[in-house]
Amino acid sequence: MKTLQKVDRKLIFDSEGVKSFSIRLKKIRLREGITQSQLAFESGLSLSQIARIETARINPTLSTVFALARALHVTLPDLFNFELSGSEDLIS
Amino acid sequence: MKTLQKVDRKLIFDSEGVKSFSIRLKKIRLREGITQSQLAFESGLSLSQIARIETARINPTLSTVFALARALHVTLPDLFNFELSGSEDLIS
DNA sequence: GAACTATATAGCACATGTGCTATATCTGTT
DNA sequence: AACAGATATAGCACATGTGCTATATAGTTC
Repeated sequence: MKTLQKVDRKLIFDSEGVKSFSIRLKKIRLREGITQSQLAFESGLSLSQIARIETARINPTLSTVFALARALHVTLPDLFNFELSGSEDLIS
Repeated sequence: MKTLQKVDRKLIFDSEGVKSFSIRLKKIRLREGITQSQLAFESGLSLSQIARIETARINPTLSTVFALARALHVTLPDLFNFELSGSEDLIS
């Protein structure tokens, strides 16, 4: 019988970046003065998902991020207004 | 025997937003004057993934987007410098 | 048109994002 | 302490993102 083996594929999980995003998101949510529960309702996302994002446990998709931006009444450039580590050499 | 049924969960795939992102990405890549293949190499992503993103077939994750931003030497606010439909009521 | 490069498709396997539900922990407030 | 609201965890099922490989379809140059 054949031995099944898992190929090692290099998946990228940018924990640094995801962490930065989570901080930015929380800051904006608090600025708006709403709870995770309200944000979940407004964005159509589940409450568990909001919590997972704010605790940087997952790597959300663009669609999810867009839903958050709309619910928070913030533009994308504003939502992404933070430094991405490893890109310090950018002409700000 | 029990009949298996799939629960209908509302998953969001923001095809409008994903499309906008794909256009923005392609524009920046061409501005940089590099091929999809080069971008794949620089970002550490697979070539197929780059193509799928530029043709808006998938809904990339934040980590993927961050890798692209770094490879393209662009800031996040710049990469996300486009209008998100359904957010026209934002104070630009 | 042949050869070559760039881009797009396709299919598979695996990893993981997401919704849902439930429970746990934290944070005041009375 | 007890209660209540807010946040964090957990586990499951399902959908899908991703890497990899191969092939197909432009586009370009000779």
